[in-house]
Amino acid sequence: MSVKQSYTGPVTTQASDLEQPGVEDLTLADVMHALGDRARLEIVRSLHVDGERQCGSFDLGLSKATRSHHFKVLRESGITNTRIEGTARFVTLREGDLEARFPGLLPAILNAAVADA
Amino acid sequence: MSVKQSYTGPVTTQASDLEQPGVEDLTLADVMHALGDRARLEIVRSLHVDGERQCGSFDLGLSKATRSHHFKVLRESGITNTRIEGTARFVTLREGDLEARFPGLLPAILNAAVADA
DNA sequence: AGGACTGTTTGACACTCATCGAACAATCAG
DNA sequence: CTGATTGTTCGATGAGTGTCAAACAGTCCT
Repeated sequence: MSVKQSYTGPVTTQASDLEQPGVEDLTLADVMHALGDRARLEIVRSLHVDGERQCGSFDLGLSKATRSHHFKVLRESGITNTRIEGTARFVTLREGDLEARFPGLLPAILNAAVADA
Repeated sequence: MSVKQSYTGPVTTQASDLEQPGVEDLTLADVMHALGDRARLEIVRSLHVDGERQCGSFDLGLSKATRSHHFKVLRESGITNTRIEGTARFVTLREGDLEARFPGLLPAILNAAVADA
């Protein structure tokens, strides 16, 4: 129902977050579906290791249009948060929200992602 | 690579297993993809609770053709085992195999399935 | 042999998805 | 203002998906 509005603090340039589902709206099927793709799984794995990253910093062998698509799927399924800063987009894993909604799920998936490699 | 061939013991009627991927061939993306569907998620949840069940015993509000399709997806992704006995098909979760390949993943998903309900 | 029962396969349909190039939008540096 | 940079959106395309009814295939029972 709700749309998150996290305060990112005062910045010189305009900064805000892209729309994303509230914690209570996350569904398991949506999350699983979003993660049923190699590229998105790789993005999530990287985000866990590196923390916040700029969208363009991912080299997945895909066009920027396709990359943008994957980031949108991840955000709309509630897995990631996207912060806008200038022309750049910074993506983070919503680890806390996911843990609150589905305790232990993300850690298990991240662990499996290692075993999968 | 390998195709599992679990021994189901001597029976009066012919009994065998449908083909399924070997443990080492399971991929995280395939598993996640198979679980990115409400009907299949419900099947998996039920299998965990009830143990082995006959395919026809599931009432998901779907035609038998569609049900058959979902069981096929689950089997081919390595999540379930299907045992043939007469005209019936008995399905089980490959909990041991999944645990060996992706430790902790299935329990976390099953737990999340409860939180999702 | 003939039915009854369980499940698969086939063919069809509408819909979704991953992918790309190209056009567009917004911001920043000169 | 002009470019350059970063990403999104649009339109297209080919592949895949969930769904069903109908036909088919085994197996069991009488």
